[in-house]
Amino acid sequence: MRSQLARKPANTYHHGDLRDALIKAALREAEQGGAEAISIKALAKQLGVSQPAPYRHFADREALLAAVTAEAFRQLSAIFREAMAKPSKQSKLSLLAQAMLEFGLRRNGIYRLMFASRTVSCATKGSELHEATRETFALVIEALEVPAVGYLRERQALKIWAALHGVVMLAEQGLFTGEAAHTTREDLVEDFVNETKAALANAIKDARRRKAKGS
Amino acid sequence: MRSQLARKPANTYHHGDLRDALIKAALREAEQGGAEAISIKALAKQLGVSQPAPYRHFADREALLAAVTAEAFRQLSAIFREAMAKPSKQSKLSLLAQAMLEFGLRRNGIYRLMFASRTVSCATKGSELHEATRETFALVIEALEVPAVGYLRERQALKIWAALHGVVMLAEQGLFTGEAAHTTREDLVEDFVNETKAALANAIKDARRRKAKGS
DNA sequence: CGCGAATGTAATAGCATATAACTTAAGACC
DNA sequence: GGTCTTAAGTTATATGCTATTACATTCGCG
Repeated sequence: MRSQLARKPANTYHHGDLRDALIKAALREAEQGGAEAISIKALAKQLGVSQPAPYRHFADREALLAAVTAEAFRQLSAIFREAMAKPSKQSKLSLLAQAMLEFGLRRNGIYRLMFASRTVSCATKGSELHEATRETFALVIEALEVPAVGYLRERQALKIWAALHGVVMLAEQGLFTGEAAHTTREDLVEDFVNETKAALANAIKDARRRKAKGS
Repeated sequence: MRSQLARKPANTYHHGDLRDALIKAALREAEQGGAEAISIKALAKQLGVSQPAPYRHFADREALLAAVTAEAFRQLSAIFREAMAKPSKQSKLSLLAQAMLEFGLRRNGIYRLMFASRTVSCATKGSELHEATRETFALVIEALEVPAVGYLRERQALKIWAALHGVVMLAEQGLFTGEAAHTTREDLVEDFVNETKAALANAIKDARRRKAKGS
């Protein structure tokens, strides 16, 4: 398929799948340099089309970034799913957390694109990007492996999500390379995971107790 | 002083304090739009100097961003100090945490500049920016109000720092406006603060017990 | 087969970064 | 006080990116 080549075969007027090829190529570019590394002009050249061609598929640079970011979130969701599906002694939450950390560190340009740009906050409800982020967050909730009890589950999901994100950003800023280096990122992540589990266990116990009392 | 006007008095060839004025003006610009809103050309025009003039003070745009970011960290440090100095029933850590959240939300463009760009991670050891970030982190450690016990204090500081950062970023992405809205950002921050306090108290108790046993 | 919509191209406007070569003012030194 | 070095600013210009406009080509459907 053309989209796999991600290059226009010579002598064809129409690329065939330019939109998709642009997103994939942009993701490659962002891998190192983040959003700033994405240049419409450069992408067009790379794909062998004229420089204004991308504008047939994206209104402006922002729109391309949004599409790329959405794709990145979908990839992260896939990674989460894969990590959680892996047979392992570890809990789903641990596996997801480790996957998140690895993703953030190995693909840090992409990560910044996803979490550190204004693009996401500007995503309107119902947009492709908005849906992609919600899907990813839904997996975090799933990883908790507990039934919904009021809003407690969402709350714990938010907490671990925030904490994980914080660790990744700190790691990228090199805050684990100074005197604090005795604590590894993995330690911190595991701490947060364990605290989440403990909080959930407590809350469930409480809920049972209240139920027993009530009946 | 000229730097307070942040504008060149007409008819003067030399601005007098262009470097400082540039940083201040850039901070103002970044307030809303983040790093992307900082344009050397626009700043020069605003300050009434020719467009290449800023290059006498900063090698390139990156260098300006680094200086602006460093200044932002110093401002955050000042805010932390002020918050902690305030006489209050609340703990220093609570006060710092609340100040961080408010800063992140009210000045979100600046916040993104500080935590979400590559600028910080590229800061070389010993640079102005690097020092500024270390100073801010030192205040987080101070807010714990416990003596150093091995690397435990640094570890807890890292954890709360990461968690706070995560909450701010989530808030900016609008993750508190969906179904999860029942949990406020303030709730999460307070949760993290309390967990940190509990962990510290436990660790100190442990240390005392060990000491008593040993003697 | 022919026609409209989708997709691509060429040409161009506009803005930003950055450099080079030149000019002015400030301050040190005698 | 005059000169001389240097920091700081100016004009002119090269380069690169975004985005638009007007035109060309192909696809696919009736």
